[in-house]
Amino acid sequence: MLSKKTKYAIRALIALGEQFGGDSMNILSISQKEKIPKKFLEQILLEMRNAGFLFSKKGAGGGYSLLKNPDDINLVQVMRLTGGPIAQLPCVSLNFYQKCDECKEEATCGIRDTFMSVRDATLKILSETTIGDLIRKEKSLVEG
Amino acid sequence: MLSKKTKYAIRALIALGEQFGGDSMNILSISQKEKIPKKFLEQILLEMRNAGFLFSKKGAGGGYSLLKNPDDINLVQVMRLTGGPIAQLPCVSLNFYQKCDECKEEATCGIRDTFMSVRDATLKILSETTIGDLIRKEKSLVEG
DNA sequence: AATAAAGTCTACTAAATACATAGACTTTAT
DNA sequence: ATAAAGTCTATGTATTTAGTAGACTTTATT
Repeated sequence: MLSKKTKYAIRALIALGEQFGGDSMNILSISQKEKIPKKFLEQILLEMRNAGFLFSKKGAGGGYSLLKNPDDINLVQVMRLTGGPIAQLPCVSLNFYQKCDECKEEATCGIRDTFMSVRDATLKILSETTIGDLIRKEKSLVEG
Repeated sequence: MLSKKTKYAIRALIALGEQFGGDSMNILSISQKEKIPKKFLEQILLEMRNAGFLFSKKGAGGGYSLLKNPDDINLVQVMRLTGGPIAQLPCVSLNFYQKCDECKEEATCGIRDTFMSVRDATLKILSETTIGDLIRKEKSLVEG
């Protein structure tokens, strides 16, 4: 399951992406536009800022803006940052590997193979989808 | 993430599938062979029995056996039974649909589209993989 | 200089879910 | 009669996820 945190992160990036090159947005505006609890969003934005995705400015008139082009941020990056592993099995995760503790012998586990394929298929789709794509997609869906 | 419950269910089906057409297995044997907590496994087997996958016999000499051919049980069936949705977003699940509660307008959500594709790719792989496939895969991995 | 608007940071709490255990009950072979 | 096995429901525990609180810092404006 995609966590709410990750969904919120993606939605916030969409909101900021729509303003890319223009004005910054403050936390309150984003939280209202995307219906995200403000204090929770605060943490998420901070995390993305610390990871180098966002620029922030304190003080009156401050706010957040996107540092990268929305077309250069894909969903794999966002998910890894806020939600952890993309793989459905820890023993198959590229960035968050962990041995399955009930696994007798990893090399002979048939479940692993299958979930490697699932991981690869998922990774392909998510790495090919950018925040820019989502913005354009939503625009076209709204316009019909 | 694949829950332990679902992993246990798959492993139990593999163990039973290896005996398909032959002797039944009791809970203790399965739990020892697959390193699954016995009481937890009990519940899982019961669930699969009630869903028509397994045959059980009480009393001395009793145990469980597979009702279906291992080649006719795929991972989608198992996951839906023990683990719930395959989709990573509730609003995209075929069998466990739920509205995302922070979603303003489902029809214009760009995230949905992407996760429909992920769901479809996952579904394809998991529906094409059977317990029989896993048994053969493991046999070939053991033999090298 | 004072004030208010904004982000920063850490800690805490609450709710949900996942994992597991307990125990009394039923059935069946010996 | 007994022991071996599955059945069923309830309960407990640990982890994770989601959300809240509050004190602190920075900056624009007056």
